[in-house]
Amino acid sequence: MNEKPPSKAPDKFLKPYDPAAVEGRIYKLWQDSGYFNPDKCLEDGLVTDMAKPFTIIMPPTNANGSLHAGHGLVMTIEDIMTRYKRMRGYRTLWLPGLDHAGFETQVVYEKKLEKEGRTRFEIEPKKLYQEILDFTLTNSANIKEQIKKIGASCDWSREKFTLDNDIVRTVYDTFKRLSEDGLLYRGKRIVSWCPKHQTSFSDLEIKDEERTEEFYYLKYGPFTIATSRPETKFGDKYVVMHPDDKRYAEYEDGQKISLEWINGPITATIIKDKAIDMEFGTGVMTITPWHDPVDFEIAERHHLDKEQIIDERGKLLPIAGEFVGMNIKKARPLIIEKLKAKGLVEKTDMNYKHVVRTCYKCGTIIEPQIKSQWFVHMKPLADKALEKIKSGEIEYIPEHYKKITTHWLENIIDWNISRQIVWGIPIPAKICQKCGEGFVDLDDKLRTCAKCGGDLIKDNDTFDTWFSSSQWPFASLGFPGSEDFKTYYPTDVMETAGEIIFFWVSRMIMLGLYVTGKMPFKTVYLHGLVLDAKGQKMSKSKGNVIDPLTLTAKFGTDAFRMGMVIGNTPGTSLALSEGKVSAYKKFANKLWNIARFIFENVNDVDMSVSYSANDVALIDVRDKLFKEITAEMDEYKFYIVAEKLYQYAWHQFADQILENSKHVFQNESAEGIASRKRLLVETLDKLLRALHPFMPYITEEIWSDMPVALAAGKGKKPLMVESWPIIT
RNA sequence: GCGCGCUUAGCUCAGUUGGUAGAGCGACCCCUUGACGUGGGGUAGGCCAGGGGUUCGAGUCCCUUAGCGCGCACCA
Repeated sequence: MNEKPPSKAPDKFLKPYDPAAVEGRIYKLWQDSGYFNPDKCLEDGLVTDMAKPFTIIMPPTNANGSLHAGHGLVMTIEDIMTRYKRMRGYRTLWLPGLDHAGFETQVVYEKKLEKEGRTRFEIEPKKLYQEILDFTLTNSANIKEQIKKIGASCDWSREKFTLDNDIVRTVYDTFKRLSEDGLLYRGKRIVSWCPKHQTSFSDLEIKDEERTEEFYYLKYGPFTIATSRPETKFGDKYVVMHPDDKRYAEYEDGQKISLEWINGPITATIIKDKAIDMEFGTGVMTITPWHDPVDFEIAERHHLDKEQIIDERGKLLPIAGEFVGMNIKKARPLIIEKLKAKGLVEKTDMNYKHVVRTCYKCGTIIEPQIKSQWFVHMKPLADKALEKIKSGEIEYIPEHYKKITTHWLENIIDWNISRQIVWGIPIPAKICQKCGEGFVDLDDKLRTCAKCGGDLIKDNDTFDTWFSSSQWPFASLGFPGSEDFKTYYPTDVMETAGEIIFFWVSRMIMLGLYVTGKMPFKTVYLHGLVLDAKGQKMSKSKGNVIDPLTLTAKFGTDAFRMGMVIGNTPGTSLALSEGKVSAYKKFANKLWNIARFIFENVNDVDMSVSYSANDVALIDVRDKLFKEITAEMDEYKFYIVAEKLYQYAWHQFADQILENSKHVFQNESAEGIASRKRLLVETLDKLLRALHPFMPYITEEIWSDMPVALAAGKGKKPLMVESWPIIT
């Protein structure tokens, strides 16, 4: 037996692939090259100024958060898109951003305050804002490092934060423009109020919960009314029924009746309104306009009085008489007790199932309240968006999100954009102390109310964080005047979670169209949830949260990325397990050893030799594959491409071609050997290129270790900016 | 109630414009220590949820039933 010849592969190839020894160094190499920035690519002649731009705006990440599996997915998919397009010669920009995440962050900070024995209500707003800002900025370095860890090739020189001055300015301009166009109004309207968080919400921030509760049938004069909320009934002085209801034909609209109620005799007025469902309950109800949206609408229609019964903290007001100051939850049974004593409770249904609206964050029952808030009149914006969507100006992946979106847009309601929290962009407006009217005032000029002459004070509310983030695609690019905006807008792909199709994506479309006149992006790519190995939603309380950084540390980032993309079709959720990721670590090692085999066995190569008949057949198979995957990359079918490359590299290239090469090198003619060497080197070259968007670290590492004799003038620039294996 | 999906091998899922069912993981069997912290070869036979229809032909189009999931709107 001959002794093994000395290896020509670098020593590190004698050991398994070690991601920890590679990733930090490679990311630095990329960053130092400057090629995450398309301007630098242009400057160095890697793309021409004729090159088409390709732009992705990263969904701004919560600056205060840490990377979870969902982020891992975003970063992986967007990086694949970005690296692919960069290799295809596009002027590629992936713009990273951080989000102040208004309410979310404030809630986190409130918990911190709570631990310190403080509450936000005792801190002066400006000081509180500064505290949260410091807190957020301190933590933001963390999330950025984590994004880098996933290998994100985004242009950090263009990083934006949602509270940057220029962003805020853009948001203000939009606010003003909405006002000028009559699309903004300040209205005393019923809003969804969280008694714990002391702020209003949009309809999207409310979670419905089905509950079984008591349903009381109460005697209200000659009528019986049904309610699940007796604690709101103190002020009820209108009794409503359907105008066509024969049972109550004897009563007339506007008729007054006297009756005994919770705290004594009252006079009630009869109202006839078609909003009443004759089939439900007794077909009669009393209304509480201040605390119920339907009742509010009825009161508006008939110009009825509205009285507040429950305060902002969920406690009863003086109208409740002896129950004043009492928490509504506590008051309910006591009120029923009193009603029973007065003989006003006819019956109680103990198994009444209905839906209660709760705060998505704390689960507290939402207490509707009438408040003066800023609303955006959405119908015109939605109509414009619908027109463009229906005419096919935007592509949805998966396609059915288009239907979901149009359905939502067709039924859109006005958007409450003011929040009673300090952590956010202050609303640039003044409020009249006398009449409550609001005025947009960007430059702090207004002093007196144009309507009633009263004094104006600063509006203390902030914008719903989604109002500013809905402007992100153009705001982050420096709308309106910047070169970047001209070059990169409209952007190409908006890749984000299907969960926020309404919150964010649809609103970006509406505001993008409204402000710039153009669709903010050409394609919407929506991914699903990342679930645990058993297919369950990850949650802290269940303790099944998988930390992406634990996985990257254990198996390497490339393996993690493969685990994220393979088997992950758009819009469907992905079950993530250690086993899956570990399988791709093996694959990384396989690639490593493919390289080692070639480096050890091919000392030199002549890239101009003709191929043997046998190798031509192998090349046909290979090149057919590359043609297929290129088409699939263009269709965003990354899950297929990754799997095909895995399959080819392992079971074709390694199992068949490399194994067979051992015989070729021993038994065939010099021509045959030369042909095979060329095949090996060329295929490795193509494979590294094709795998690079998926597994950037190991491919870059192998690329940089390619022996000079095989590199043929390559290797001067990073693989990251080399070309995709075929040009179609 | 309205809307949107899903139901394919034990598990996770692919199946593009309709043409005699695929991958990964797992399982099982055999082999192997000079590219590989193992690897190679092989096996496993799923009425493509049920029913109906269109078609020469349907997992792939249409209708329908059932189960599951999600979204929206809600009746006091």
